[in-house]
Amino acid sequence: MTPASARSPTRVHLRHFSKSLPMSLLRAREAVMRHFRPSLRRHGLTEQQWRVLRALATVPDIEVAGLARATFLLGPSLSRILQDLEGRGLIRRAASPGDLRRGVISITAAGAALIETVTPSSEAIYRAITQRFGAEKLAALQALLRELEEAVADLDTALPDDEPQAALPHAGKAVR
Amino acid sequence: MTPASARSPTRVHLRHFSKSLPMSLLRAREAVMRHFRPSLRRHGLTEQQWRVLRALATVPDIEVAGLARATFLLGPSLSRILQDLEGRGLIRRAASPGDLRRGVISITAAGAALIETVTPSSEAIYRAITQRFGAEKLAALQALLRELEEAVADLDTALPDDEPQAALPHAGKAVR
DNA sequence: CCGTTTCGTTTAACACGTTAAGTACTTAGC
DNA sequence: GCTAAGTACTTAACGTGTTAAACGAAACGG
Repeated sequence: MTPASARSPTRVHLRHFSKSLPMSLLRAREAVMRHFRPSLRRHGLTEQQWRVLRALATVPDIEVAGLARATFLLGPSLSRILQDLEGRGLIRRAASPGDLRRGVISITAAGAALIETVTPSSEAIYRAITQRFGAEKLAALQALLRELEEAVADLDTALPDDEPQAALPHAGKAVR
Repeated sequence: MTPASARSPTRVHLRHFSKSLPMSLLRAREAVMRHFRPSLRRHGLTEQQWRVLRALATVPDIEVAGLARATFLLGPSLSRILQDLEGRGLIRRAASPGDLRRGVISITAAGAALIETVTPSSEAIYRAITQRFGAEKLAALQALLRELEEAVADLDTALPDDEPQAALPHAGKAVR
């Protein structure tokens, strides 16, 4: 576990920038997810596929758009995931009668069974984390995160979108 | 902005599971990053490329492994990013004399110039977020995040790794 | 020395994140 | 009804996340 580059003297601060808010959130999330991934992986599921299955387990069925919001996945990602899960027989899809554009997703018996297989270890990990960190601190953290979310959402209305800067074709060789 | 699926009655709870800690962290981070991405994108940079450049700006040079830790990127991702940035002339790489395995990375004048171009808007956004959310709350949040990170890191030693479960070849059609 | 092991980094493979464009269906206007 | 606009979802393209394997260079053991 000892870091491999404890020799070059060129590591003066670098620390200060890993304290930025996005980095802190990323690190914390990664530290948590590190514990869940192995268990999911043993059952052939990614974190996002697991989110989809869990969301589906709470309702009889749901449209794709609603599922995207519930799982916090973007449309394209969800589209790929649903194809995969459908191919494995874990979910089922049907067209909404009355609006053939809408797809209605529901979990299959196999999907529900998989959830029951994975849930125990998943919840055990969550309990261990809660206990280690403290239930009150966890609640406080969740509250702060929610407040942060709302605060920065309001920024959308405060600033126009980003900055007053004309849409100049940027000089570099591009993002796409 | 009005959600598109306010019609199907199948949206009973679903809420409860978006309150899980990983989801909260993900949502909060995404809410913050949403404000930074457009600015970076206009300059032809992704969030991760920006992390690399910023880290390089704080030291004369650094080895790849050290840079990976500083930017919280995994080796493979960093490897790809460095190839890209080198191709654009924003960074420079050399082999470490005395150990040819190690690559030593440093920023170029062009890279430094790009940083100076992007930094103002980036810091303006950060200031706006700080002001909106409150500096004290921000500090409290950062502290909690750090504690969480440490708490769950300790879990590694508490539990063996995950679970007492033999390495059975999992039945599904696999993750890979 | 020479084979083996270890180390630092890169490649490979597959899944997701992100943006833009496409497709199929529906609705509104005329 | 026929077209134009909008809506729900999918495809496409490219970059990153994640794991495993490959590769070259260094350290070690005999």
